[in-house]
Amino acid sequence: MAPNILPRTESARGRNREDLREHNLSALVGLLHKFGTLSRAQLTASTGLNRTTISNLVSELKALGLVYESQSTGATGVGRPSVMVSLSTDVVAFAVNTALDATTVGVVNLVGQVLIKARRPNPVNLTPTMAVQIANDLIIHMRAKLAPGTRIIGIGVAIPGQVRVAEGFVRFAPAFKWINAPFGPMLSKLSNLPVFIDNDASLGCLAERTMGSARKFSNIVYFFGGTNGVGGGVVIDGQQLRGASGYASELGHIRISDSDIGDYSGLVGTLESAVRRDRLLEVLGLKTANEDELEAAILSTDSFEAIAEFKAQIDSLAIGVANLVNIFNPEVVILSGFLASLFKFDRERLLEEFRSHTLLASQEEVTVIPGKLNANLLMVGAAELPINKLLENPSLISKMPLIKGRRRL
Amino acid sequence: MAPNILPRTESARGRNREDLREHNLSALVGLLHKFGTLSRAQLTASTGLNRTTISNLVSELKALGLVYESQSTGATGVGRPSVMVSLSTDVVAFAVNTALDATTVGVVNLVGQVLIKARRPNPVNLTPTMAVQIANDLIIHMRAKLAPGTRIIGIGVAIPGQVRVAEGFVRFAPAFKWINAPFGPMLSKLSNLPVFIDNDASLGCLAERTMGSARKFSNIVYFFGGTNGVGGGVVIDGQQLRGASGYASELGHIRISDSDIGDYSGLVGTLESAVRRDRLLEVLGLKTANEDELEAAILSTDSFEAIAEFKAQIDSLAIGVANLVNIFNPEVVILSGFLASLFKFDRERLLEEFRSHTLLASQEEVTVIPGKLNANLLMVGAAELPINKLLENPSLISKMPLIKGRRRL
DNA sequence: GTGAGTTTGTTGTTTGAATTGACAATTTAC
DNA sequence: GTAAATTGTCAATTCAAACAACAAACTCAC
Repeated sequence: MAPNILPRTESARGRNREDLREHNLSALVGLLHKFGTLSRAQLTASTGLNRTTISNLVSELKALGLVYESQSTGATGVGRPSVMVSLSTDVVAFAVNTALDATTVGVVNLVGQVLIKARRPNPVNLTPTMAVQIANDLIIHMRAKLAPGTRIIGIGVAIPGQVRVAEGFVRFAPAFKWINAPFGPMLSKLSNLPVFIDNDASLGCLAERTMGSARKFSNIVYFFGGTNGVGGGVVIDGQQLRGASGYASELGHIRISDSDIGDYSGLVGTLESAVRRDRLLEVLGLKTANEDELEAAILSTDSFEAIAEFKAQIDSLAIGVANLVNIFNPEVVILSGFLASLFKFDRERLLEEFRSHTLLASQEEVTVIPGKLNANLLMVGAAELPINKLLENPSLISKMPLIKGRRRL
Repeated sequence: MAPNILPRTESARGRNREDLREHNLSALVGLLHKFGTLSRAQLTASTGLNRTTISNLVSELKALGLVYESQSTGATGVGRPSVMVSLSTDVVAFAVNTALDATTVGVVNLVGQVLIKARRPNPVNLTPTMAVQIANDLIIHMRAKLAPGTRIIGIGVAIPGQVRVAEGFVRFAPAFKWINAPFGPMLSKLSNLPVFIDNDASLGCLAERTMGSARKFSNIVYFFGGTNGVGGGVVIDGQQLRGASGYASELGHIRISDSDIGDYSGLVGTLESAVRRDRLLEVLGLKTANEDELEAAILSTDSFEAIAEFKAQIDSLAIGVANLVNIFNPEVVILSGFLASLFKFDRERLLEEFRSHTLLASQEEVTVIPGKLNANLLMVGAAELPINKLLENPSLISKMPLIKGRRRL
């Protein structure tokens, strides 16, 4: 009988020797990505593999151009000093952030350094086709500037909206009024590179986890407050929460009160409807402000009306934080964007309110901290998408495009 | 130099040939546990491994006593019929449910059948020591009834409270007023068996996933309404959500309104404070009722007061469901216990309310359904704990206690 | 009923990733 | 300067999975 079709899920997949090799290569690259330069001895200890095996694996990664070795510097203790292994700095990803006002594109290497960055204002009524073209133009421009020998592993895109991650579709982006835009496939066709897209707030979370405040944690709840509302991201045991279709972690849209004030998506009584940047600008008498200006204004005002508004928003935010702590029992909660500014305005108030709405057990082991990354947040986050893909499958790199020409020394 | 200590996380661990073998054995047992009897050909197709390898792996599992083979029955199509492989029925786990009124213990085999079950009423003011002793007494009793040749793989315990899963501690159980009770270690010492404990609602979720309504899904949000309040469980990509310490998925304690009515843990405005079984009994004029009686009363009453209360509770429940759909983007939401009865009372009302509080994208692919398992819910769920442990590491079984004696045929 | 075609199980052989053991290289400690 | 400790490398070994070839057991067409 032809066997009945059974779902061939990842966990049910059998593994062979090649998978074994790939996993071990991946483990090494993952460690290097997370901790930076490590000695071969450290790699041996962390993986639990044999010295010989590490030697072998590192040789393969060197041949792939993913890592290089260097002599250990300084005193290292008794015994022969171990060779240091570092990730190559000329393997890069393009990071794209299509926001309401402008498109930003950057070149980010495996270590998380933003090598180049450029920004171009968007026209009003931006269509998906236009957005893709603008991004591709910037990418072509930057590609010409890359040094010979550079490998490009793909494009990561941050979109303010709900994204069907697997298909690269933008399901709904209220800021642009896009519905079902095949952003990923379009950009992939134009650029001839693999494209990965995700929600901007989720990528902010990823960035804080890789390079920012959440570096040491693997259970994270992240809130981001920006001009387009409140979004979030969640990391569970080191894995990003995406949900069945990729729409998960819409933390701004949880309902926390009986109020009938609507948010940017038209839902009422939600966190996003109660904690809003435009109200802050209003009570502060500002028309526009960047993050730093807004924070300075919040921390320096003595208007009673403004302070009352801050307190109200802090209380609402505290309920949102409490709900997610009850649900996820994370190690850390990160407040980013203007939420960090509110938190800095009255830390104690937020924590107290938060504590009164959580179960004792979950609250006692969680830390609430502000985000750390600012300007390059979304560049680093978006680049993580192709980087993570490569980390899962390091040997894929040999098929990625290479900038040709005589390599400078 | 002695290498700096780096966190030796699971994903950074290198794998060797033994891990490979263990993974493949685990994949086979996992498939059998999920889908029941399968042919060797189906196992070959599902795992992607070679025929020869499957043959080899199945032989090893047979030698371990975990599976048996049988001839295929009935027409199977063209070609040589494939040998059927089934999980052994005499590998069992004990399941314990320590509830407020009584302790229930069952013997559950790998297939999820409850072979024996016994219940003993609890004294008032049950202490952890007493609870452990009662459970152990029942276990000793049942152990004597097991057929020779039976393997015992451990004990799973369902506790109404917050549990520190890794250490087997009950952090806080309001029903018993326990704080920091080392239930797991105590029972393990008495019974000389490995003990795994978890929150009862989480285990309900696990049971529905393995044997009930959620069988085909791997992204699940589960709500359970019982006499002790509202709890829940979440499954993400097939993995149960536990959080950093094991307290996650306290879905009853999310705040959904400005109300200052408290719940069983003293938190105000929460889902549990608005959706409550005692209020239902009150408006129905009942003192006590089991699940079936309560459901019958709900579906048959024509008291206006009762119906108004049902509607109010349904509306609150809908907000809770909406919040979690926004956060998790699951494939399915399961309502269990009296929440299922409320749902059955007015399906449309709940769905409509729910839709008005969720983002379009997340709502369009989710199904809301009532739970399926009743009487044996927690037995099956609790048994899953040691079973899952075994599934991860099938060769551990050779070290598990075996009931001695002449085996009947 | 018979033979062609299909699918599955089995046996012996091959492959290749990790390990083992032995030894050389390089450092610190005394 | 020598001993102890740690790391890198090479040849040989191990063993889980794959491969190739063949046998076994079924369906279908005639």
